[in-house]
Amino acid sequence: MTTQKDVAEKAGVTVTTVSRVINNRGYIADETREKVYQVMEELNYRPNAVARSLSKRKSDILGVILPAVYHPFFSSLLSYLENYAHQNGYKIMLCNSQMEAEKEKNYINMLRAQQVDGIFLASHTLDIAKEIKVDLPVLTFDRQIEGIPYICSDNFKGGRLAAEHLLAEGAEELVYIGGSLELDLLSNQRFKGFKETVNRKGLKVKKYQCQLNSFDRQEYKKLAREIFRNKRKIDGIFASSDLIAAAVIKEAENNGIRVPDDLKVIGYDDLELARLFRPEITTIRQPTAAIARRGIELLLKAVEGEEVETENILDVELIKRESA
Amino acid sequence: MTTQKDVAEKAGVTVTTVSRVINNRGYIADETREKVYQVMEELNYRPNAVARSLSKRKSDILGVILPAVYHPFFSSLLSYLENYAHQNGYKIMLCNSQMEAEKEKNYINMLRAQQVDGIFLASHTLDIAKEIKVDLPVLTFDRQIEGIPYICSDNFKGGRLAAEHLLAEGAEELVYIGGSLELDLLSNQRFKGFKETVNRKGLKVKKYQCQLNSFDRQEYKKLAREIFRNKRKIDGIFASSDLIAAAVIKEAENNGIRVPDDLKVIGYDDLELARLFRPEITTIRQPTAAIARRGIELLLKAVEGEEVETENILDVELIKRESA
DNA sequence: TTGAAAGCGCTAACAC
DNA sequence: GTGTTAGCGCTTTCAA
Repeated sequence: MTTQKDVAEKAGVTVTTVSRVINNRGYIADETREKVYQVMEELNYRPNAVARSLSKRKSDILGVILPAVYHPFFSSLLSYLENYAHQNGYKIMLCNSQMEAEKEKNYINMLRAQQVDGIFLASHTLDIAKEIKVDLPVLTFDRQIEGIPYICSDNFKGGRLAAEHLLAEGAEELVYIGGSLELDLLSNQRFKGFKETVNRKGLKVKKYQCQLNSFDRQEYKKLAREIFRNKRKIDGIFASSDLIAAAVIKEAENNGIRVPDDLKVIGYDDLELARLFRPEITTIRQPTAAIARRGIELLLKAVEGEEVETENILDVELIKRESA
Repeated sequence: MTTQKDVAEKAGVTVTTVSRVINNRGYIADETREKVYQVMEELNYRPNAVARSLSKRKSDILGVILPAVYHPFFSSLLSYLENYAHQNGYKIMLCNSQMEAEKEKNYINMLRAQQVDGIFLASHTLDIAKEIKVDLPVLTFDRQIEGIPYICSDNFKGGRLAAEHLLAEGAEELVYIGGSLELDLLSNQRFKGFKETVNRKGLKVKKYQCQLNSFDRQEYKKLAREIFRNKRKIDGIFASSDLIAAAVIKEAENNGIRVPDDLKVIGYDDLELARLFRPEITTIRQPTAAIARRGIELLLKAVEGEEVETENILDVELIKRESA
């Protein structure tokens, strides 16, 4: 491994000088600078980021904790997060908590030990609040924790838009199907916005929830089955993700129920995939790229010690396609 | 920030002792150990991983370079990689190359600077070979580079199985649709295996390739359109991914072609999603979890200085569902 | 414009 | 069993 010292010796200067040209700090003679560059090139030298981190007490690494990397929404979000982080000279350390509280807790400690400069936390476990008392910048996604800034899409509005659309299309027997409402995720506001809007029309909403901590096709399918086992003729469904919507639509058609003729279905997220299904899924678009960009922006602001807005709610919109 | 020194002082010992209890190395009096643990607890102390890495010249970090994190195959692979790495006490630094050669090259250098212990590289750029001359363990996925071990699914067999199945189902006008064959990816063997098997029956294969560096629904759609614009009545399609298969099926049905009655379609990967589509996609299952597990295993072997098998080809199987 | 030297927090001989 | 000490490779005063 070639070090600054090797470069220094070969260039006939000291490590101080080499460090200076690398960081472009202080006065250096052009000649010296050239020489040093040249030697670095010759030796194929790369500064040791670990040593640098230790010395500067800054790692230029951001931790990202996600509940399920394989879920298309989160992998899309992750892709954007990585992208914006990279644009700002930061690296990503990835943690896939798989919705296990213990794992999540360990990850937080691990990231702390790793001296990451900040953490983007999409937590899906119950008692995260007390674990998160760390001394470094944290931004949560879809979750509100005392004293920690958060970012999310306007879940409430999303629910409202979905309701308004289904009602406008004449649906009257309405169902909400989504993840467990026990976790105090902000995405539960989707249900709230939906329900309130529907209730205001004097109608009711029947709700179906997944098991706690599940992002699972089997689970979606099971739930969809339940819905159609019901006697009552459902004509409008709001699913809290496009994947759930797809599973519901599939199950409906298996039961001879035509979408959108007999039943209207609206999803959430607007995954790239939403347009690969037939019918194409009408959905509430979550501004994934903007969430990531803003998220990184906020985190980096916090890293630099600036004050950061606590509440960051990004707008959503209804994307009308074929399923509703 | 609380350091070993703080712990040592409060516990009335030296840093050596603290280090010893942390690493559980050498003789320590039970009493001392207890005391140290207790103080660490009180001070909520976490060893600084950066300092440790510098000292031990080992980071316990693995770099993962992927062409497109948002693609369901890669996000699934990533999820497993993270999982197995974590099980082995390693962390993941994520790089999303987006198929840009320059970015990939920078990432390799970055990971080197970061002192990662090994790199899992799924490269999708043309001239990676000469950039990859690094002194640390590398494992490539779906790509064979002189002197570097690689892992992949049995792409050739996958192509053969797809062909055999389509032929057995009576298809005669066959099409292959997939990513660009210009990149020397091992996944091109899918085409080779398919073509050879079909040719052996005296039949021909028409091939459609995506643009270089594209994992894109629009692109898939465009290609699918081309296929059906053709006069000849196609009756069997092998798509190099389930996503492409889904796009093709959708386009077919838009053209009044029924799948599987008029046209049989086989995908590749066996994404979880393959079963959310209607018809459910018949596909070649790539053993994603096994690839990740084996991949991490190989990489860690290499990290420990052991010799590693160069060629690691994992078996595939045909999953018969509805589309063929 | 450059160098000497201390220090970042931890590990690991070696000594006692 | 425990402490002393010399690094790991880099940054950063301070001095020259």
